[in-house]
Amino acid sequence: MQLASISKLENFVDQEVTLRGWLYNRRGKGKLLFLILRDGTGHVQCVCFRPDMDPELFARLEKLTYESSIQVTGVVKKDERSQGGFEIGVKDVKVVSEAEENYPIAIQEDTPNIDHLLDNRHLWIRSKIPHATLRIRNEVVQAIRDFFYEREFILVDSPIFTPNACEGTTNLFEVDYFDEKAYLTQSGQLYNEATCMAHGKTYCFGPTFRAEKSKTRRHLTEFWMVEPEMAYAGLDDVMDLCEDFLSYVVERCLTRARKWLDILGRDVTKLENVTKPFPRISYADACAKIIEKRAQLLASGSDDEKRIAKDAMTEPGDDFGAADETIIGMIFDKPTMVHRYPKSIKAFYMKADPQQPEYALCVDVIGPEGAGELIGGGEREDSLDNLLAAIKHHKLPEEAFKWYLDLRRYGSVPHAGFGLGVERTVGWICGNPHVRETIPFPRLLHRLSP
RNA sequence: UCCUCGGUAGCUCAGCGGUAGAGUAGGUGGCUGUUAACCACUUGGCCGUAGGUUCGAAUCCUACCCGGGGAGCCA
Repeated sequence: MQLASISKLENFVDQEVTLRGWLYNRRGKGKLLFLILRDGTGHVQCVCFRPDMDPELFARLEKLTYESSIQVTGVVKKDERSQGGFEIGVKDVKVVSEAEENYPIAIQEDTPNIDHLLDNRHLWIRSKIPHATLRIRNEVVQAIRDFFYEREFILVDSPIFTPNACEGTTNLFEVDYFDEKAYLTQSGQLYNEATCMAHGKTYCFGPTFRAEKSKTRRHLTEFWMVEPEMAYAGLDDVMDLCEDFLSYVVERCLTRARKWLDILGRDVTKLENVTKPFPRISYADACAKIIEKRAQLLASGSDDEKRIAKDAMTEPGDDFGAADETIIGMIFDKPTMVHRYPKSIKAFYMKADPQQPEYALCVDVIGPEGAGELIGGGEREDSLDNLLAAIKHHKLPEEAFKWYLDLRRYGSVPHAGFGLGVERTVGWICGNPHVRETIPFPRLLHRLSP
């Protein structure tokens, strides 16, 4: 018995192989029976011809339920009539486990009921679109690790249980830690600042938690973030890294995961366009462009565009909302690096621009096609005195930051880094606006299971 | 928390005061090249929950429950 996988059938033409998988679909045509088998690596049509087979087995296969696990033995044939170009001339089928009737997920391309699909996420991930999406996630994650490994960043993961709010801004999940209060991490950044002083260039890569009651297509309560941090680096170094990093990840998906992009129906020309350099624009200039575009959309845009424009900013000062990011995405067709936001709207550890102290040395990378904010980062405050003042100004408990302040006491250097949201990145690359489909088992405001 | 849309067959939906419908899945039969196969017949329902209006409610009203989309906040 020669085992094979569906993705490698071209190596077995005219040979007898055994495939192990699940029945995805079934079509009968008189003495012919077509079984569509999936094995995790792909789908293939297996052709059963009644006169050539055991009558009892043929009769059983004609009624075999969807998702029954089966082991198919037959000869690999090149055949243009078959999707994928290959099919199996079936000699024998072993039914490993016959599935129950009423498999909850229908094979249809109609508008799905997302609630039902998410309730059955444990089964839905078998279907083609979610399956391909998770293959893209796999490629993105592998590309991230390879990118940082090749550039000699050291993976030093940060803790998930933390004693206090890192930035004091967002709502955290509170857990009981042996009669002490602990919180699930919302960012590994402060710890990265410590590890990069030990290793030079580090990154952490793990889950992150936000207890915000956000109910939008861009939010999860549990999501994955990759956060690099570099000692002896500034804002420009971070922007260079963002460019190198995002273009590398996209390129990897194009070269090594194109099959899955095709299944998703992704317009790859949009991704092929993601090459260095990316536009770099200051917050102040970006605001001016948004306000200008807003007026133009209100005057002569479509109804959809008018609706977006209405929500966009009318004067600089605030952080960007969803509409502002969408408009940035309309103006530029590449990920766009918006730098130097007002210091007042950014976290306490952001360093002020010496040239214009009311702005921070920070950057957000806003993805095209409505992907939203993919990256947030910047240069960190490295002066002990300034940091103490910022902690006081933000009314944060100084005691909790004692170890963090030590980093400025013992060999402080300019340093910078960023955080990238993995699900938003995967969603953008897949052309799927909803982050909930880019993680195997999404955790959402109203969803904790399966 | 706010705005908005929705809950009818296993699944996707129509019906919007007068006997509960279609497609698909399931069942029975037919077909040697199907691609979401097709053709014929067929099983399948506490119309989200609780009140109310009415001779009569899936349909109208009220409350509640559950969810989707969006806002704020953020990656």
